[in-house]
Parts: sequence; C-alpha cells; structure tokens
Amino acid sequence: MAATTADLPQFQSPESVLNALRGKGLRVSTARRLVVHTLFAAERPLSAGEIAAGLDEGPAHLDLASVYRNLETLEQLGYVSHFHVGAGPGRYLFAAGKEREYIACERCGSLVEADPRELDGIRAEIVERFGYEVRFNRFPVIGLCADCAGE
Amino acid sequence: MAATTADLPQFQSPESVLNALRGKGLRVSTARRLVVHTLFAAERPLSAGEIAAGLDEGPAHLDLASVYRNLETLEQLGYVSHFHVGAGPGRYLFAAGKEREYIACERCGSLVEADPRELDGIRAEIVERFGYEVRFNRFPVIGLCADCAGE
DNA sequence: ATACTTGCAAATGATTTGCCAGTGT
DNA sequence: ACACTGGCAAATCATTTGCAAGTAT
Repeated sequence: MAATTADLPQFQSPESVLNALRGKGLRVSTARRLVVHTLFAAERPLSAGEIAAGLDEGPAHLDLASVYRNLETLEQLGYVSHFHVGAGPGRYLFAAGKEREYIACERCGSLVEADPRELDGIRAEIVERFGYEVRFNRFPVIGLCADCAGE
Repeated sequence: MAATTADLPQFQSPESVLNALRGKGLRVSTARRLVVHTLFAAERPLSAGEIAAGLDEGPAHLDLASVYRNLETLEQLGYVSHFHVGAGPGRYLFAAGKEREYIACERCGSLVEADPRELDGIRAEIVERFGYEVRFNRFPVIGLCADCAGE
C-alpha cells in the first residue's frame, strides 16, 4: 500500500496513468477512463459528486457508486488521495507521488497546500507536548482564511 | 454579549444548569433533564447515540432527534460544546465556560485536551505562514496516539 | 471465456425536519 | 391557555454494498 515516488514516475498524462493501471492488471473501462481524465484535468480537489456531475455535462453518465469505487481503487494504488474539510464530502485529487498537507477555511472551503516539511515544526511540537503523531493530509488544519476571518 | 465565565458561573451540579435554563425561559422537561444529567455525569465526550443508548439502559428512553435538539439548544446557550474526530459522530461535553482544544487519535479515538494557550504558538505560526486563523475545538488535530503509532 | 466492472437499488450512519400530540409554566 | 417540547416517521447527505447484466482482455 505504500506508494513512493519511485513507484509513481509516469504522471504526464491521463493515458500514462491508464497504462499503469493496465500494467497492474486493472481494466481500462469507460468509467475508469472518465474518472482519471476528470481528476487529471481538475485544477482543484473534487468531490465524488462533482466528478459524477461534471461527467454528466459531457457525453457519458457515471453512477456515483462507480465513481467512489474507482476513487478507492486509485487511492489504494497510490494514484489518488483524498481529504475532508469539516463535515463536507471527501475531496479527491491526483496524488502524483508527492505528499501534501492542507490548511482549509471552514467557511468558504478555500485551501492551501503545504509541503509536509513546512509543518514538521508543528508536528514535532505536538509529539513532544502531547505524544501524538499528527498529519494533515486526511483531515487538514481547519480555520478561517484571511478573507473570512475579516468577516 | 459573548458568553464569558461570568455568564456561566454555576456548574456545580446538573440542577444548577437546569435552573439556569429555566432562568433563560427554557422549560425543564424530562428529556432535557436526562440529557443534562447524562452529560454532566460523563467523564468523556459522548455522542448523541451514546447519550440515547445510555438512557435506554436506564429507566428512560429518549428519541435521538430529541437528544440532538437538546444538545443544539444547550450548545447555543454556551453550556455544551461538540467536536468531530475524523468521520465519526459528533462528541458532546459540558463547555463549563472554558475553551478547550483537542488532539485526537484517528485509530482508537483517544483524546487529549489542550488549553488554547498551549496551541497559540502553532496558531501564530500558521497565521504567519499561511494566513489562516485556525482553531482545534470543532475539528481537533488528528493523528495517532503513542500506542497506535507503535502499531 | 472469465474475471473484472458497472449501473441500479437498497442499506448504512449521522443528523435534520415536519407535524401533531403532550406538557411545563 | 399557550408556547415550548417530545416522539415518530420521513427526509438528507455522504458513502457503501448486493447483485445481476455488461465488457475488457
């Protein structure tokens, strides 16, 4: 289940991802292709619902269950990652072999990405003071962005 | 007027809380009494389901919807507070007029409380580096406790 | 041909809401 | 009395699961 950068070198296009899937013995179905393309083209993390809805605007229809199943498969292979902001739906994005952590606004949903190293200081402080090894990839640090904080 | 300690001085017993509610014009019904007693006696944050289930084992049955409605009422008045650990149900506890923040284990659900001042350094670092004003009362810092981290 | 996948429906879990009967004050 | 509350059923939302029909390889 551990996916390092070495395992995921070929993310130049949706096709390269699909080829990699084929190499793993997975089939390249229409649904799979659409999910991969949509996720690859997205400029921000998308919820399963957004993926299905976005696809509906195109030529094909994809069932939400299929979207979830594909996302889970892709995530287990290390191609996709997801996280939750507050109570909202999970947001999915290409993992692209690099780890990221997030800080999110609970009001407007805006998001900033952080290199894990940027949060290592905080991690160290919490492990020292409280004994917990924390990470902000699945459950980002939640707060208010500058705009929302200014009411 | 914000709810300061001065507004919430009388938390010595469930009865004192109920009296305060009466003073605010709220009625002291059986359901309300049970929720307040249960929450007051709890040594850890409880989910709405746990509150209802615990009552079922005792003399009374309380509908989950009533539990939620009461918790919301109590929270709006500043008597109760709740937070979420990962995808699990919300956990409710007496606010007792003091602010707290939490660090939780996403595997076993264990929890440590922190005085907000203990996390002010982290808050300052994040606001400076990312521009987000974060708080860990509704959505705790999530990670693995020492036991779970040791596999 | 066969195993992997999908669509559809139904189930789950958390929480909310409508509505009308019941009850503190 | 009268507004506040409670119970109960049904509705939401996000996500999962069972299955039979469809399809990539």
